[in-house]
Amino acid sequence: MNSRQPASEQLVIGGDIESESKLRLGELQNHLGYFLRRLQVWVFQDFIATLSSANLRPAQYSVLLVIAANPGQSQSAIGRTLNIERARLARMLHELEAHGWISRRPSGKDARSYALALTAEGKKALAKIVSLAQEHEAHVSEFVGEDRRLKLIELLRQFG
Amino acid sequence: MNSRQPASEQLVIGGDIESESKLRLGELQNHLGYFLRRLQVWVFQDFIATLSSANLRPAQYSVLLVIAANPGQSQSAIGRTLNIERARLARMLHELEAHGWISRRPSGKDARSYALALTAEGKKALAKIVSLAQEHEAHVSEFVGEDRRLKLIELLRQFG
DNA sequence: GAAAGAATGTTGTCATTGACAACAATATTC
DNA sequence: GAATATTGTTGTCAATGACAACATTCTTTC
Repeated sequence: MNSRQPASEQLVIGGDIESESKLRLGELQNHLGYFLRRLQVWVFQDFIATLSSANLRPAQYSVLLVIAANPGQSQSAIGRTLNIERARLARMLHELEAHGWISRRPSGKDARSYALALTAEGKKALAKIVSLAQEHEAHVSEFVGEDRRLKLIELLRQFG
Repeated sequence: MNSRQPASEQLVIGGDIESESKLRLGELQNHLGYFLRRLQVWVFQDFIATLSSANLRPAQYSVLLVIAANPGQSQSAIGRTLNIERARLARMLHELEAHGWISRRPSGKDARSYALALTAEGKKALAKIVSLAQEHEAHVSEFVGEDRRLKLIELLRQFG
């Protein structure tokens, strides 16, 4: 897709800040949702670009991390945590399993559900993925400013 | 106040709608994108629900507002401002035109483009829509806290 | 001022996503 | 034990983002 560019031009990825004249936003200025969405799109696009070699989307990344932090849990528990609908999560997990990154063993306690965990291969892959994700987060810090990034996380963390 | 609990033992992060047990987030805690996305989804869902009687999605709302604030502008100018791809915007505008809310008259200056504006009917509809959107924003304020909402807008406004 | 290139708006198509319904198997509740 | 709920699965639909191709109309370059 879009090949890598020098760092100085990378800001154009999602936000496109100063390139051309933008119009007045009117009432939109008063809506938190608009600003949230705007930055979120930029961040996700950078995530996808930075992790393009791993071919991993943000939702998949979040699932891998939550499985890693909570081995043995069921699909429904993962879905509840990340607000992913169970049908969608089922399909996503099938992909991750096909990649050889997660295992789904029958749960001892509930015969309907599986105990999810990373495979050895999954852990190895995740190590590289996390390092790419940290690189992405450094881009975010560069774009937003580290102080502002921390303030935002603190403000946003508090509601689930 | 950020040290409510040890870094590793982070459990229930505030109630979503039904506070079921949620798992640990692991590395995800360090990613601004995750938190941005989480709140943005909540906000957009409330927007859609609150404006369900108008049957208007956030993107359409933003287009109406920017047209209202900049009458006579072209599709490409609107799209540039809101980061909406021109193919997608074209289809959206056809819908809004079919609703009778916007007019597209040939631009005097450039025969390729249209001068967009709200119709009288569109302005009337927008008045009601804006009042619903303010109701939505009040929900956001209630959920997030008005102080935090203002802080967030101020922090987020600066890039875009 | 003609040719080459860029921009505008349009339509077609594809992949991803979110939402919801139906289903089989198993748990839970009464 | 019967009714009900939950878990995971598959099917389907609508909305979205992305991209390519196209006709029309500027704009640039020579």
